[in-house]
Amino acid sequence: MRTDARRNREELLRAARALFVERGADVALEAVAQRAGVSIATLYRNFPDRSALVRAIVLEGIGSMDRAARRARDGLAEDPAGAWRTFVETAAGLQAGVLMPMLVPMLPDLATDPELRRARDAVVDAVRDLVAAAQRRGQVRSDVAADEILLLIMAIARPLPALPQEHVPEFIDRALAVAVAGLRPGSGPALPGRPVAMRVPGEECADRPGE
Amino acid sequence: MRTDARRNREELLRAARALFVERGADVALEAVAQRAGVSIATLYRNFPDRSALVRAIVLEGIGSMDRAARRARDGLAEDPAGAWRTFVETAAGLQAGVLMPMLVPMLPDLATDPELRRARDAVVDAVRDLVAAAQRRGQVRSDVAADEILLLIMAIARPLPALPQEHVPEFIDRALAVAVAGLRPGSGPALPGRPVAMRVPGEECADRPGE
Amino acid sequence: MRTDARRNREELLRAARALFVERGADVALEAVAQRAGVSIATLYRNFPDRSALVRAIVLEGIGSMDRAARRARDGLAEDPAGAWRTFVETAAGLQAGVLMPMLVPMLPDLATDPELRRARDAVVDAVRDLVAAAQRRGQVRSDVAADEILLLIMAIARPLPALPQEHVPEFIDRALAVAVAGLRPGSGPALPGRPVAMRVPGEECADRPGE
Amino acid sequence: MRTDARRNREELLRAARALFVERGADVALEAVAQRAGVSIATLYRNFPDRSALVRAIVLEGIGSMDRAARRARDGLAEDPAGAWRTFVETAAGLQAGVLMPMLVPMLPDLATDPELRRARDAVVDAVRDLVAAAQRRGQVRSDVAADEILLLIMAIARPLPALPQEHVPEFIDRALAVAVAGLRPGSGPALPGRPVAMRVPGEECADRPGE
DNA sequence: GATGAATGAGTGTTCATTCAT
DNA sequence: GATGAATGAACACTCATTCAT
Repeated sequence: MRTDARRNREELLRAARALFVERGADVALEAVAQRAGVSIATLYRNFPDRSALVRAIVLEGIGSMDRAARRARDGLAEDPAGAWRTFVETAAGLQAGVLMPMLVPMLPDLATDPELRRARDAVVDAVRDLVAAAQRRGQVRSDVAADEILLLIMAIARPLPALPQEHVPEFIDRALAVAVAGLRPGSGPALPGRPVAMRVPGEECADRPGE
Repeated sequence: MRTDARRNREELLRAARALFVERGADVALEAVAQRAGVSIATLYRNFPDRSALVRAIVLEGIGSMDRAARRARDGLAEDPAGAWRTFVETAAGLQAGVLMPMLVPMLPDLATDPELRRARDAVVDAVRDLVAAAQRRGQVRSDVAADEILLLIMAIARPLPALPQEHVPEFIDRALAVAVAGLRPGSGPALPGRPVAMRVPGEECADRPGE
Repeated sequence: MRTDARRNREELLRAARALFVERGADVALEAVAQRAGVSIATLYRNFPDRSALVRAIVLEGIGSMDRAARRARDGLAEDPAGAWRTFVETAAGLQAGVLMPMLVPMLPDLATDPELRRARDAVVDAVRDLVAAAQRRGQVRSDVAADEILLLIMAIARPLPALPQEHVPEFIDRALAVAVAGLRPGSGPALPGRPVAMRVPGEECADRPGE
Repeated sequence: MRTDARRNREELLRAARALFVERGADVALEAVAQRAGVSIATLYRNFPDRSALVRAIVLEGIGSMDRAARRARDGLAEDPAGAWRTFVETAAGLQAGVLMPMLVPMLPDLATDPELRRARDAVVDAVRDLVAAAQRRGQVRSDVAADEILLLIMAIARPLPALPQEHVPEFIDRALAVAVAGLRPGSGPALPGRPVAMRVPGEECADRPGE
């Protein structure tokens, strides 16, 4: 029975991740359960709340992104261009990476979640480390901040309704190549304005009144 | 009272545009009405349908984008870099331009609307013209398609939940600068794969089943 | 101006009568105004209330039925069968006759209306007179009450959704012929039970709770 | 809990049938749910649509009418008058039989439903058989069509607002007795015009524009 | 542990009625 | 006197969530 239960949980996560990406974060939970092949009540047994489901997905995604950043930083010494490029692609490929910023601010309850907080701080640190190293190695222009790179990756990797599903991966590849080129030192004039930072969940949630 | 009515209509459009951008095209219409300072029934008097509201916004946006593309093409002779950069920024600044592809495929009723169809074809042609001219003038690498540039602009200009509202314009400026740099000829290795085209509304709507 | 106003009132009544018959007594008042070629506000100037509109139609119909009953009674001496048959057909032809029972119980406010009360009493008396005379003349079996005859006519003349519009008059003619035949003295065994009376508006309205 | 659910479904059907008869097919579904003692959402769980509810009632009713017609035809040999009279009364007593023609043309979705179509064709055939047999046995005049008899029964059995609820059964009995008498061979002069047919659902729905 | 069923609260949409011009 | 516009309240339908089995 333990095995079945674990399988259910996995299926639910997989289904939720896919549907969140495909149809946005407000899919009917019933649709998630159906895609996972279980009843809606089973979903609720595993995740007492929509929040809980989102939380699990976000944690997973943060973990993967964290590992990718550390791996890339360690690889920079041997193959700077390759390691950097690989990181960008891996980050974009992580649906969870895409989902994280989409989902986190949506859920005020999660803002105070200490585990989430810790994981988030870790991944942000890891990416900052990596970007700093990449800048030292000449892969990345120095007037851009780590957060901005993450934001750009996420902007590109998020699904655009105008883009047919079957072309999504190809478009993401090509757009990321443009971004990586534009992020090279000397690829253009200095960026306007000052670096921008991501929202820290739990702080500025009040600026979306009525939501 | 004719004046008041027109003001209401304007307010409704403004509110809808803002909310569609901020929260996606499925905001509660009640929220739109509230933001415009009128009752929900007044919204329905002006726009008999959610479709009608979206349609009005999309048409507006398509028109603005069309004008921007024509203006830019005419300006390329005098100041290639400036005209191109201005177009990119104007396009990104047009929330409506951003909304067009976001909204059109979302509403099957609009797919067959002939006026919308015509306006869309016109803007796509105008942008293709512009991009071809910009490529001849050396502003844009030649292995990228016009559609992809629009998609990239849209990806960047769409609000990311992880980005605090007050930093949105600054981030968009900076990310676009990166994109424009990456789009320069010679800014990096050839793009992988083949150019990607936008969805033509009314054709592939079936690939988002259940939505 | 007085002329225009009167014309508006007439048009409104005509439109309301037609639409009540065609689509039931709960048509949108806006549809009535539109059919009459005036604005909804004009309808409300003429009839402060849905009740007022119904009241006017009912009064008109009652008057016509009253005249038909008196005319028939006076004609019985000369041509009993013809006068009786003509009354039945005239009553069925009066949309007002059809509408009266449909509309009256629907409007508790009208129950206490003295003018309506008076008109109603008059028409009931006239029909009772007529039926009594017809029974004396051998046109109508004696175990049936005047109210029942009115009810039967109304039941037959009311539009049945299953009957295509274009066959309505023919069906009514044929069904009334069956009814007239069945109402002849000696056409069949005695009727079961005891005669039934129509609802007197304002008395038993409480038996349709929740409406 | 399977038991409770079935009970709910039954209650919903019972409530809907009663309310459709009493107040027409456009009652608030909320009222149906309330009468059945369940929440509106439960109604929707059982019947995804107003159509589905109507469909269930209509199918039930068609089935009962079909059985009554077959039984009556088989009984004609032994007791022609009794079997015929019993059929007429049973048909009138079947609120569902009454509802069938009332409801079907009202819902375009149902017009093309094949199961409904088949059931309808079956009952119409059965009634035509029965009427033909009754005409051969001398119970029914030969210048009337089966459809017209059904229409007449329905016209009589539908509730008239002018008739107090408690007198409805008695009135129906008496009016049907009049009708049966009028339908006897030789009960009166030939019917005017030509026989009329019921609307075949799905064909002439267009003649009620705007409804 | 898993399920089908039930529900309260929300959203889209319509309509009777009122008001400012 | 006539109108277009505005509104509150109703109704259809959906969904997150809870409960009894």
